[in-house]
Amino acid sequence: MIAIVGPTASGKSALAMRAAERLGGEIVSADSRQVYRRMDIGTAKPTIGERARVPHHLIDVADPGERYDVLRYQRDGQAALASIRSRGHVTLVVGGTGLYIRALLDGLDLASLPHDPAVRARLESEDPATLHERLRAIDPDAATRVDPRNARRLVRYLEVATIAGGPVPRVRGAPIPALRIGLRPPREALIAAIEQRVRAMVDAGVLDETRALVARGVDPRLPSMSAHGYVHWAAHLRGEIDLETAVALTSRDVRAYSRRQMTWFRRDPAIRWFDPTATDPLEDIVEAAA
RNA sequence: GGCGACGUAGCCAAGUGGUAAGGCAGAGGUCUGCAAAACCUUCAUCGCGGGUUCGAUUCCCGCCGUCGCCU
Repeated sequence: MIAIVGPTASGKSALAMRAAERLGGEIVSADSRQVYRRMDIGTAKPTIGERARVPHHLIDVADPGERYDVLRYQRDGQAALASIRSRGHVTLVVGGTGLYIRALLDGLDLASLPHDPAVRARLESEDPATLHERLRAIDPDAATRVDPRNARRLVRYLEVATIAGGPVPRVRGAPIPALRIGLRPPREALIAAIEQRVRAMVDAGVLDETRALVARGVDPRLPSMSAHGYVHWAAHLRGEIDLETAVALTSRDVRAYSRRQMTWFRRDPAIRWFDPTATDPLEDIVEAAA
């Protein structure tokens, strides 16, 4: 198994495509927004043609109107891995969503953590200022791991602690052995690539795509609609900002995101890094797969 | 040439006679069911020179620059 990781627009997909075609492999996407249907251009999914040439998994598996999350990703991903293995094909996990990659490859036992929408809803309605205090009372160790002001994370920890009636279990299985390739272009090159990608989205019709999503009445608060750009494209469609501004804001969001992605990948010592503007890791991948 | 206003971090911008809010951008980081999310940290001695003062970014003078109006 091969994993190709890196920030947005670093060239992961293209590399994965070449590797998959060369090896007769299949691609498993680790991207939290490409799972949604009807969000093709804005999430920079592989094209129909590419998907016809190489089997892709975990793309278009959810409706924009529903919530997809790590646990579902982990289950779907493990199923995909198993089916590819049964076919005897090489698996290429490709992505940018650090948590998803970790859930799939590092053996996190997410399913063992309890979940109860009612408990969560109750916690969310409470004063966030008291949440950290309460977590510290139940699980001092977990309390040190969450920022006191991060209400969303606090709620989740408390949700588990409340249901479990004690400290949050911290279970971790064995990582799946895989060659991990990281793509890290020079920052300036990445920034240029990001802007270029955003402009290409406009040319490809993100505005129409956004119009269609808005017309379907997809709730703007859903995770799907937090995919980069859509709020700005929508604002432009409403006449609130001009197109250049929408492009600039979207590029900015993606830039900031790419930095956060890197903090996730940088701390994985198993990743072998390449500057794709200088070196092509394809042969290393082919060799490792052989 | 005259009159007026302004000159605070890369950008926008508040402010005070006692050593400078905030926002954006930038950089670094956290992360076990929303993760393209949520959150944290970090980043200036206030155009230049002189004066008044215990002390000036804040007051006064000059210079430079920008903008506006006038001739």
